[in-house]
Amino acid sequence: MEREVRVRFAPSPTGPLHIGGVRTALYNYLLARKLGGKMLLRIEDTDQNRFVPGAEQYIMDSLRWCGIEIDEGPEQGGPHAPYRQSERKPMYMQYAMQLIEAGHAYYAFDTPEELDAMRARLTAAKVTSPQYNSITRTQMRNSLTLPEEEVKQLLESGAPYVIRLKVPRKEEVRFNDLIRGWVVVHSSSIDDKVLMKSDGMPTYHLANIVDDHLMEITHVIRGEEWLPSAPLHVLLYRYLGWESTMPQFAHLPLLLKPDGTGKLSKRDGDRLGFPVFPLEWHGKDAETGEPTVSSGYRESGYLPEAFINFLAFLGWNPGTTQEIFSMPELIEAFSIERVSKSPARFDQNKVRWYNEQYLRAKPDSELAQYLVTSLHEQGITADLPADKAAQIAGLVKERATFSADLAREARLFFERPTGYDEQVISKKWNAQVAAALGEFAQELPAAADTTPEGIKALLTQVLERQGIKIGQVLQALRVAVTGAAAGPDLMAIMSILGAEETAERIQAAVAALTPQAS
RNA sequence: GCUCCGUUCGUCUAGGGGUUAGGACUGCAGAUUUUCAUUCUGCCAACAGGGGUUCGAUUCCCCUACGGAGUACCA
Repeated sequence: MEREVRVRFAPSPTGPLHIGGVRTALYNYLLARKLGGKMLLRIEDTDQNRFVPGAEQYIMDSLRWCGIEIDEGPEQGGPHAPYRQSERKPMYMQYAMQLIEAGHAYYAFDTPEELDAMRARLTAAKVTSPQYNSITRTQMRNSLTLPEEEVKQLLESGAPYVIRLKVPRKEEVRFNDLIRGWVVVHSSSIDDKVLMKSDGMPTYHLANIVDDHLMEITHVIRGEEWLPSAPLHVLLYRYLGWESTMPQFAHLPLLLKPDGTGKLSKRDGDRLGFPVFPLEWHGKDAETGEPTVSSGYRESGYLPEAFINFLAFLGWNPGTTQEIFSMPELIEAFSIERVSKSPARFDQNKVRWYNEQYLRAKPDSELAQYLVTSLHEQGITADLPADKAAQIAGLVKERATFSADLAREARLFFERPTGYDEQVISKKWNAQVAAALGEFAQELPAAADTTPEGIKALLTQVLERQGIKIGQVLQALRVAVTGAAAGPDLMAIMSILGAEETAERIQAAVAALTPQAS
């Protein structure tokens, strides 16, 4: 029988999740849904020193905002609960003991100082890789070198110890990565990794393998930073006797900083001037303890669908020219084999473009809600009927990248001009224009047809009478009505504003500008 | 240093032994628009270098260079 596909996203709650992490979660989710499997969230909080309050909640909130649904996890529970490693602490020791009994692990009593001394000694001796391994362990204080009696005594006396994996001296370790193909590493380059720490907590390596096995994970999709330790994990599966159900590995290429070099890190956020986090994060400066705020995609006005679409394409593509994919379409098209091997740099322009595309594709009625919300945020609380909001949203959406732009573009409907564009005034405003506009303003309130077309017809009529071409006054009229030299279609603006309001604005402009216009 | 991974336009990428090396973003130019924006059209722009293998290599192999990751009782 085929095993049910089960994948997991396993972040450690040391801070906000950055976009690289979101992409890892996304690919896991896409694969799970594509193959009709389950998506788990497991919190890897075995390092008590790096625990950050609120980070776990942040991770779950972020995934929810992105539309990545979790089937089993700390919030939703599941057959393999608990899903936090700190709560699973009692489960790990027995597996470490199993390894010791089988001769694949051992106790080590070396103090941090002794370890430092060992590394310093090896470095001084120009050893190419100064590590705790099959050679050096013979000179350290562990259950392989100490007499059995002494080991027993140390353990009974409560002396601090760790449990290390006994990596074989000469052996090729290989595995078939779904993205990179066969990866071969010689065991001599792997060190005797700590499995259980002296505080009784497992390290990542042990906890990860034990939990993936217990939770019946079939595919491990994670960042490339894990590639060098993957052979170690293979060894653990083997020694624990779980090799036949070992998950398949897929190591994702890294996300690089848009500038310079190196992988994108949490710290790059504000330095780069655009968000690296899905949601805004309120943290503390590591050194000063001062509160800090890191901006998020959500707060910057990005639509989650756009953000996800963009992220999915950073390192993966469907092989067609289609660029816009909804989540269901991504699920349908996704395959792990089409994930690229090389790292990707973040492109600010492309995310913006995606957001524009999604914003414009939204129906006006939905955009209207964004509009009202961001108007409120900008302090404009005027009563706005739904149909009018939709009308305005439809008019300004072509000019917007973010939902907040909707409100910025719509301000002119709620605020009369507080000044007039000087360049246009000096070039286009004169007594003749003022007179024509004044007449237009007088006739407007009585107009029968206040559609954009109707207004244009009226304006044309007035101008013909005055003997002026429309091109001579339109700029001036725009400034009179909106104050600005550029904006959405003028006739549509006047139509939405209504005849009365438009007329009053024109009259105010004529009054304000005429004295200086002669 | 050592181990592992990678390298196609500025960026994201398609492709693959014989192609005018394709698309998208950006940029530039033009058209439309009373304006800005939108939209449309066009243009600029790439196989890291050197050796093989081959009739032929950007594609396969090797080396070099460059980039990245890992090298903790962090994940």
